[in-house]
Amino acid sequence: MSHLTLEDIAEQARVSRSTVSRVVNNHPNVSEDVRKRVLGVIQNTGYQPHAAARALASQRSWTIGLILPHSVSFFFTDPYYPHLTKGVAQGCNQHNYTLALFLVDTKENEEKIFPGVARKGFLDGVVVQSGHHGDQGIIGRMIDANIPLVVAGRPFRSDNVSYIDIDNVNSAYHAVSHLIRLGRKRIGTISGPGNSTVGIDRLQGYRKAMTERGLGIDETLIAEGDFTETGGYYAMRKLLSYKPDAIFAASDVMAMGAMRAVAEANLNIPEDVAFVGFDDLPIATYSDIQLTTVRQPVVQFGILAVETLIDLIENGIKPPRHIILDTELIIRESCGGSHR
Amino acid sequence: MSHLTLEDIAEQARVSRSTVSRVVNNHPNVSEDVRKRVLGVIQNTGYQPHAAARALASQRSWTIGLILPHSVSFFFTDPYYPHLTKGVAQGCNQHNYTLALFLVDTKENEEKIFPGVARKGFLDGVVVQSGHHGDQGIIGRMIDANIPLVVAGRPFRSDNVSYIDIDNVNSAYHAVSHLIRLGRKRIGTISGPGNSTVGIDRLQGYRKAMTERGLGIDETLIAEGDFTETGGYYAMRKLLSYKPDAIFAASDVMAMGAMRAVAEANLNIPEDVAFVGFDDLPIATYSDIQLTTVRQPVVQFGILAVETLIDLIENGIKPPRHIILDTELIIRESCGGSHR
DNA sequence: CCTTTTCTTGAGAGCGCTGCCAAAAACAGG
DNA sequence: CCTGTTTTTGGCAGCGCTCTCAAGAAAAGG
Repeated sequence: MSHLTLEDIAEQARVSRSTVSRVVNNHPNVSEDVRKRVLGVIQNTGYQPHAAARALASQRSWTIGLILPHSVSFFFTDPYYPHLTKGVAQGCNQHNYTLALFLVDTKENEEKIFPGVARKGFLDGVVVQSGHHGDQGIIGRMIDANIPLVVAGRPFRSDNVSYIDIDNVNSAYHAVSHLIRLGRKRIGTISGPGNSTVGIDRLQGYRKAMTERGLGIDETLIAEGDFTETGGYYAMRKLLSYKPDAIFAASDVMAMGAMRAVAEANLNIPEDVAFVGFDDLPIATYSDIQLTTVRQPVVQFGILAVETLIDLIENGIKPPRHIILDTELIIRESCGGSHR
Repeated sequence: MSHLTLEDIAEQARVSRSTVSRVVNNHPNVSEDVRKRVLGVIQNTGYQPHAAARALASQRSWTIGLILPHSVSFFFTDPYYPHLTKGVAQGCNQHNYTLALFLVDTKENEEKIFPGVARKGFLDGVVVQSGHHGDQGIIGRMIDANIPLVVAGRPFRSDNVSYIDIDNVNSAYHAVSHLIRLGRKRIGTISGPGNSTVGIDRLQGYRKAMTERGLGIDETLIAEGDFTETGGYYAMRKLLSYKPDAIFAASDVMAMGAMRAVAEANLNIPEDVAFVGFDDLPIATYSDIQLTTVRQPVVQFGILAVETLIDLIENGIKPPRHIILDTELIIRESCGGSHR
């Protein structure tokens, strides 16, 4: 029972090891009789091919790595990452790959993790979440090591790398435009960190909308958050003294924090301050006032990242691919108007 | 550059393959001279041992699987699981194991995933999140397949399995007792699903406190939730008609939903309805009223699960281990009193 | 200085599977 | 019935590493 090998199956089915291998791997050119006989033996012995042996012989491990760098150690705080992970896991399942997860918890471990990821014969390819300046290092080393790679989120140096992203600038632009159309004048924003592409891009979208639509930029209405609830809360406290009548937050979680600060100041949402968030994760509907927000297809995003990667692994796509997914503005209560 | 093998290193260092292997694996009985020379060559060739080859030869893969069954991913919205995952990942990192994550997204895939997990030579051991009736199947098969296993959360049939858990009954008991001491009379509860051990145990703790402290059980004050925010919301809507003056919710997320329902009914927290939750995940502090809740050490939990598993793998511990971690009641605003 | 013990090194047999190549069998065509 | 073609099958050489065994070198003891 313990430790069946190809050889054992071959013997029981009265064929050679090669033939069993063919059956297991669904190769053509095996007669129906033999195939059935072998399958039968496999069935009632409960034979499982040895993963390591197979990987060694075929030079394919059928496992994909997902790397979440230190900069996203908010893994637990921002539901974005669990959702992404879910998508990647789903993509792997669908295509019979296994997912190896690398959560880098401290800065030091970021160095330590690379050899583990890069070691030959272990991963067929890697999805790395990026968008932060500090992540360039690991991405660069990945490329140098010639490991098939797809980056989730536009990386800082995006040449020569396949990535998948949404159009953050335009999404933010539309969100802010919506607030403008609703007649808000003093629209502030809680941006993401300045060293992240999402942070930069969404802020740029905000600026673009404010400028193009003639409201102009008031720098006191811009506060930087860190994608945490607490960060949103304190950013809002700062903003409050400049009397904004609307806020575009670069993530739902920060919007939550900001709304908490507003409630604490005894102001009403959306009458006194209107809100638009970003992500449309379940948390957007957890507060008393349902959050209007930009929906991005996070799970889909993860699935697509995997599928792109698999394509890259199996067909060795040459020119780096850049995939941009669409977003959608979901109108709820917090913006105070359904006019589109 | 591409595809260095032990043999190559051996040649360059003018020793045998065996010696290089010894150096790589830190075996004793290698002279300092040779060790340094070999290390030098490895250093400046950037040699990485081939993971699959090593796994095949040593029958150890140095990877651990984390399985989150369907019953779990259904409410993947609960931040509990990301936290657990983080803990497990951290534990793996610390001990130089790799984490393979299996998120079972649909009921059908639960069947499909087993062969992938059980295939020989792939995983050294497995942590499976459990506590639901439906998970018995996969756990049973794991045991039958003789795969080293640690269950996170007491499984239904707990004999013969190592698991790690908290004392749910007592934790709930203390939480409810706190509300009673604060003078609440009509204390209701939003429980977890009746087919989960956590759901059952926390409800039992509630019943115990209510009975022992002389308030008795009013079945109309018990509503079953599903560990989602929406579930908590609807459970509370039901409960509201029976005028509870306090609620013990079996998770923070459900408490969030319930508090939203209370706000919608224009009642005040904690004056009209006091709240105690369970988990103390960051979300407990996201609402306007900070949530009093039972803190369980989720990340620690994950780390310990891995460490127990590794012990099992490396030393083959015979009698199943049962580890119970402590919890702590964190007093905030929502219970309306700091008296302990 | 020779024998015994201990330390260091190399040789070689696998680990279980894949995939090429050639042999055998089955099938066609004349 | 023989030759040529195609399909099915088996043989076998690896994939890169570990680990046991034994040989050789160094250290210790008499």
